[in-house]
Amino acid sequence: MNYCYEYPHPAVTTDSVVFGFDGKDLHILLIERGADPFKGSWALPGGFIKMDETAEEGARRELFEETNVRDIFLEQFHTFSKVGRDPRERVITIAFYALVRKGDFEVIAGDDAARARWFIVDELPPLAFDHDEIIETAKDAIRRRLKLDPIAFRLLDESFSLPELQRLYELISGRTYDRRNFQKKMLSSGYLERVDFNEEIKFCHLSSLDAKYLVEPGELPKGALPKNEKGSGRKPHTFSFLSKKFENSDDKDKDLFNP
Amino acid sequence: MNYCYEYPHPAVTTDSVVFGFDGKDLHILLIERGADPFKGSWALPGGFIKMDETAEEGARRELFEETNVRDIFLEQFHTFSKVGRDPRERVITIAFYALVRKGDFEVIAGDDAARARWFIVDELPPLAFDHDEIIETAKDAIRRRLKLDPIAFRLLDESFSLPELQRLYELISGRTYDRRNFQKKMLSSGYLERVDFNEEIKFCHLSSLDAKYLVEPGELPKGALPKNEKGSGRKPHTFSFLSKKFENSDDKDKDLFNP
DNA sequence: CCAAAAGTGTTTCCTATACACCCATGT
DNA sequence: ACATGGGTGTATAGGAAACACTTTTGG
Repeated sequence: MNYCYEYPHPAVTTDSVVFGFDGKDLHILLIERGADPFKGSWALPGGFIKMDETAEEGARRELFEETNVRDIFLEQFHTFSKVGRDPRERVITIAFYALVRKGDFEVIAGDDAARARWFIVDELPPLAFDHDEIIETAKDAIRRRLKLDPIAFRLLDESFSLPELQRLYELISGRTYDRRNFQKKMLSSGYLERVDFNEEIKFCHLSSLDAKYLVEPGELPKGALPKNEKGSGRKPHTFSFLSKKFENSDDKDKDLFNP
Repeated sequence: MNYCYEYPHPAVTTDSVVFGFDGKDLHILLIERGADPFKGSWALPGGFIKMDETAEEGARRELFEETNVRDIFLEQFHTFSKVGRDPRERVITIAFYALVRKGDFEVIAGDDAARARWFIVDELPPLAFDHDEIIETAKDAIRRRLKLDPIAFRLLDESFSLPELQRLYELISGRTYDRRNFQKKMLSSGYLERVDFNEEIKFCHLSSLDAKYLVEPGELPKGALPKNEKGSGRKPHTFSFLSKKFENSDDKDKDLFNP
């Protein structure tokens, strides 16, 4: 007990709600706690902040230590300060959400996480502390944020299909959209570029171009050729988001999709 | 130094950015610090959180102790955790914004505030700590929030004129609106009710109603008969916001004014 | 050939925007 | 009378919503 203060101090932790999308479902990254309290329960990755790091740095560090996930978009959304949140002592938690492409990471449990894995957002196990409340607040936060910014693209591969994008919007916003109107609005925003590798390959084949112009199988960006789930249906076209064009534009405070 | 921990703990404080509107200008409530560090500097009201209160309770308590302002709408918007924010020790600050009618309060400096008074938002004095950054972040937060919720009404008297409302929207959003289009959109929302006391009194007068139906001077709600600033111009009509109708409606996630 | 999913275009309606004149008030 | 500020309506254009059929693919 070497750290003494004139007045009582709460402990300060960070927790991260990492949302991951795989083209089909929205997931949240959880760890199984390897130590008491709530040993054996699933929980959000996070932990005590160090004295020489900001909250965001702490959240990044803990996330990497516990789950091997790093270099991601992280955004603070709320600080939880209810008395009695943690049975050990007064703990105040600064919470972040992250939006990632699920396939980009190899999740490895580390530090005092016994396990770490993705759960589909509405199939979560019972959670430690008030982490269910933190997750609900995070879902509200990204839903609200989605109305103002094109954050959905952080959850998608570099190339993606419009049905994928629409499904993601519907999962986050909790409503449905008309396919045609959705596509029209998205395409008319001017920030989507068609990158149809299907067509490229067909073109190369038909015109008998030199083999050096053909795309190597390994070079295909993930998601460029999405496989259909149930063995049927037409192949969708693929697009990428022109993030540079968006950032250099003054449309940043215009809604991209807010129907 | 009676409070000892196994690991170092940061101190946790709250700060409140209280916005007040008087029908003409947007103000922020500041205190002059009566103790070091930054003794004599102007700063946001706030202070150390107690171990048995939530952050919001702490913010309310400090605000009342230091400025005599209480019973207000308070909303957490960001937590500031940069290392070195406070020269004394590691301090993490949970920040809130509040929206009030400036005239509703008698501001009295208390606790360790030497003085307390309102400043027009873009005529602020130099501030202690990183409070300028906190205020900028608060302004961003209410600007963003205004796009999704009718929070402006928390800054207005129970009855107000459309020019007042428009001026407030313009001050917060940092842009201008066409008067006619603004009024049309606001009125078509269905959440404004005309409460024109000018007309009421005229009606009573003309129809010679019994004196008991006449409104006593002292009973007139503040702002019901706004005085024009420079001694000229037509008297505006006054309205009130039907907050109950709004809350019972499902329009809550629809934009009220987001042009 | 059938089922499942994706592509595509048109019409209607509503909302956003732009715009100008008259009216009430106080000096 | 005049200056200041507030009230009001209309016309146009652009975006949102509603809506059905065809094409591709895998089984």
